[in-house]
Amino acid sequence: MPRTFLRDTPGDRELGAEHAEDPLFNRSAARAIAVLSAFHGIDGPMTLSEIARAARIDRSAAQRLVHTLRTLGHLKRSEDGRGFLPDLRLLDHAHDCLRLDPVVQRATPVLLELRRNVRERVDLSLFDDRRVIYATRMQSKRETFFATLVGHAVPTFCSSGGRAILAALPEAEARAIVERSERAPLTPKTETAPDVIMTRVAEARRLGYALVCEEILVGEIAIGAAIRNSAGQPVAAVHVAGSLSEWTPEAFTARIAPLVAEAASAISR
Amino acid sequence: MPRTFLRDTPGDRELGAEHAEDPLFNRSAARAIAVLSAFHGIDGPMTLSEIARAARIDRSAAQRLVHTLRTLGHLKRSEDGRGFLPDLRLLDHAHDCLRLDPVVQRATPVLLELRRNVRERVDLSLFDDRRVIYATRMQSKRETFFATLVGHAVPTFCSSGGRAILAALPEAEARAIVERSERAPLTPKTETAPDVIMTRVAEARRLGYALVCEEILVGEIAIGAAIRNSAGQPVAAVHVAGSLSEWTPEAFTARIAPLVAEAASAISR
DNA sequence: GTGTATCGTATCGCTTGACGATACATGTGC
DNA sequence: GCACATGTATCGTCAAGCGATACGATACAC
Repeated sequence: MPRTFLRDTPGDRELGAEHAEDPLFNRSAARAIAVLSAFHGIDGPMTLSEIARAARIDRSAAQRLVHTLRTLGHLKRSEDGRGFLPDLRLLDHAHDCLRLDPVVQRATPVLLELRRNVRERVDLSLFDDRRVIYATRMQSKRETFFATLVGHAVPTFCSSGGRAILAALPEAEARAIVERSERAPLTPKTETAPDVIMTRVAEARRLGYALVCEEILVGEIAIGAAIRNSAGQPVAAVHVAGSLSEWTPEAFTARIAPLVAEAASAISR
Repeated sequence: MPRTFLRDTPGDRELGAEHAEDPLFNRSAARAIAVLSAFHGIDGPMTLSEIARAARIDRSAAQRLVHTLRTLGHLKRSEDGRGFLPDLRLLDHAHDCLRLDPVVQRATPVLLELRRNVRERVDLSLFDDRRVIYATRMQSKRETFFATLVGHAVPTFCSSGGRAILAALPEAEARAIVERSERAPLTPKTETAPDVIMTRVAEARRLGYALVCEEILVGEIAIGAAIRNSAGQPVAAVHVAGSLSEWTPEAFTARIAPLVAEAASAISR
């Protein structure tokens, strides 16, 4: 399940070339991060050479950085001895990121309450330009696949939370995000035409929530609403996802939409 | 809720002093990681000076590293303008860490199935010496507090999963971990005496699962079982947690223990 | 007001530590 | 057997990270 389309693809130039004139830029630090980022979109252990290529450094640098990151518990050898994998200490940073995020802090109790009312999947996702990242996930009975992981990202333009966020942005800004997205269809129903997407966004703006059917996953219906910061800008979204085998869109909307909108506004400030 | 007792507290020496003789060690990379790690156990934004102190570098180095990490999306300014916070890109690394972990890969479908049967909280935690780290969490109806975050860590010696893991280790190794743990009581019922803990561990070894009551959280009962790798070593644990207001220990054990043990063995290899 | 803390940012020589080429032991697959 | 991977180890060079210092804001004390 390659997700590379969701990430900025660095140019072909050497790492940090664009920072050549920045006197505060620390190249080694950036290289270390590049090594960790080498695993994005990859589906197994990576060898030194692969890491070097992905991070755009030479094998020697990769060797040194991998060694360093290994002693720090951020990388480990794969169990079968072939290549390297991310290690547990990385989870500590993610944990800091989540627990220190004021939105996550405020959202958690509200989401737990919401989860108690609707017995469907409840998620919080954080806005990151062309994508939204799942920060907390609360499963329903169902769920088959393993997209249940925290840190998973989906495109802003076709997710319910993303559409709700776009609706809360100035029109021009929202359109810019849609247009610079890759818009590769994830299902046959994924809407990829910017004009149509913007129509849906306008509708979401009118309603106060976004309804999305099967644009990310076949058989899934989702409703999302934006969470705003004190300046009124959207920074995250609550969404609830259900199965079309159990819900008609009308029934789902009638039951879920008010609760999602209320939760989002309770978290906003 | 300070969790510092769970982490290695670096000495007072300058960072990397112990690596002085290591020709492969990259100091800048380590410093960058130290800056990110400065947020462990802290409960709000950090200023440059605070980061510098926590990472044992001077303010100039902190300035450069924060600047670099900021341009890479790993740090951001706090919304109120006072200090810095971890930023979203950190979640990408955690996501890689989880999705590439073979144990997590194998565990997820089993845990979802388990969650469907027992309507209580189901967690997977990964073994990291004196602590275990929650990798995936599946909530129950209840849940009040916000310890629901991925990346959260609890001491090995007093968690159900941790005890099950200790039981799967050689006796001496298990005892060593218990003895080098801090063993600060988390509740009045937390058992801190190594000998008593080892008795419980022996019992867990006999039963094939570990039962723990209120040693981490008042009112909580949990049963954990160890997951082993191909070499037979414990690397993770499944656990199910319920409320003592709804279960007697006997009923909980009778209903849950077989399912947890079965799930753990299905994931092991 | 004024003084004194911080805060984050900017600049600049010095020299140390990261750099990359190279060599090596080992293992895997034609 | 050869060819080509893998991860690891060594070493001289010089750029890049270092840390001291200065700066404009902002906040709080009195």
